[in-house]
Amino acid sequence: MQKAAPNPLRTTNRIITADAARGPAFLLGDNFESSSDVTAYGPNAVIVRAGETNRLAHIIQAGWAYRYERLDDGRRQILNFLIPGDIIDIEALMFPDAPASFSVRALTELDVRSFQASELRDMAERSDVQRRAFEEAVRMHLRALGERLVDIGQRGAPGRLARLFADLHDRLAERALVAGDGAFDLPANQDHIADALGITPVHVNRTLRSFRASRLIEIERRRARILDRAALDRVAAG
Amino acid sequence: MQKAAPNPLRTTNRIITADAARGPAFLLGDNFESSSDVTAYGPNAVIVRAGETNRLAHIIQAGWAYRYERLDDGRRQILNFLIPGDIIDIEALMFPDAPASFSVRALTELDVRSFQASELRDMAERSDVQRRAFEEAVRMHLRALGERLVDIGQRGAPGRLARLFADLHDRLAERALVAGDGAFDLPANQDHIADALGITPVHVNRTLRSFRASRLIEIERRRARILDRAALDRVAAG
DNA sequence: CGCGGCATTGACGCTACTCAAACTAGGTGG
DNA sequence: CCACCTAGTTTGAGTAGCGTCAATGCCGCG
Repeated sequence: MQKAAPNPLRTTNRIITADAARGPAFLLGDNFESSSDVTAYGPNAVIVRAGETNRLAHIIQAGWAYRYERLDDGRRQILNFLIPGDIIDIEALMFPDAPASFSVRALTELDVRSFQASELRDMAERSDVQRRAFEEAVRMHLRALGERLVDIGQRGAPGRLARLFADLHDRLAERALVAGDGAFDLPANQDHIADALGITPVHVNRTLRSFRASRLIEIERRRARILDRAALDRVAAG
Repeated sequence: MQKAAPNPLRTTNRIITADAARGPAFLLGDNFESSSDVTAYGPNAVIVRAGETNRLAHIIQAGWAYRYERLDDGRRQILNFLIPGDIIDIEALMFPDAPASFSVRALTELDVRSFQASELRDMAERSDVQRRAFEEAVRMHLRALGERLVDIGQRGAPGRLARLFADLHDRLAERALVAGDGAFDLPANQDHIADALGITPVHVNRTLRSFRASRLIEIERRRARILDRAALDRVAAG
């Protein structure tokens, strides 16, 4: 369902037009021009490895990543997708000395801004605004996990997919990453989506096809568009 | 699958023999004899209501509770079970001003010790030991959510059940709530288990029956015992 | 005794999984 | 420019797991 690629980590320091970095992490992202470091990863690069302790915190400037856990037999559960503006390793921020519970990989070309976790923490203690931004991010992470749990626990395949699309759309919209016609990038392939929702890739395909047939959404070439949001939400509720 | 009962909240201040309160919250629980307040709730009482802001934090002294989310059509997802020593509203602790994302109900007669969230927070800032205990609890909560997500996403009914039993057993053992013969209280009924694992009560029943038939576990009268842990773990892995 | 909550069981149907193959588009080397 | 390769999507046929509906049994309690 995915094969281990040689870690294509290429560390440059190219300048990013950071228009994309909005959202809860925005505040954090802006005050660190000096001490921060922009790094580029290739698709599939491992940013965080479960079990290891890392004292860096990364905020996505451009590209997608995903947080996941892997079972012994190779199965993988994607906990959530990370988009520009997201803090990659909230865990490392909250608990600088504790090993990461989950791994994170780049889904696309990925530009991240990295900080010393401790530095960011200190900062949060001093500035109320910064602290709020940080707490908000943690809160959102918790909420997202819980809601995904509800989705997978209580909804069938159509519901899960509908929810995923609605959620991605809304999160991207918050960060001004949805085009005027409602289209947005969707670099995740059907295998990723399957592993995120706990269904098989084949079944993802069939369900998505039925969505397209009923003109709920459009997907082509790593780009998606919601055609009928009301109907989509109705499917999500079911 | 569950009907709303009139909130049977009865607030007494009876003294608790707090032998049961171990685990991450243990440290927190011990230094508050003065300002803390022990309250008893009846089964099914609502401790935290999603959407409301509460500035109290509760630690379970005795009994079980569960954190859950409810959908419009009545479906319910139980996020996790809370046992003696657990902090009920980690959220309120982390974000005293934010509304709760999830609700919490008592599963059994429940004795909780409650604090002002702010007070506990201040305390954590001053004492390093306290802070560690608190962070550990939050970390565990995150981990638990993630692992449950993996279970529901990747495993079938037998795997989910096996994992749940193993997990409950281990958590209870940490808090010295497992008897010498390996038996422990299991106040959750098959409906609760079903809603926690994302399967139907009927199917929970059948699967549990098969477990008993193959002598993996024993359950009778709200009490459970793991008979063959190795085999259980093997099922869990599958 | 009768009621309510819970566990158990059976029959049946549907959702989603498995296995396997065909097809498509982009990418590479000759 | 074409042949080929790879990653990804699409499709089909058959099946297993789990859900639904509905009935029965069990036990503690008023």
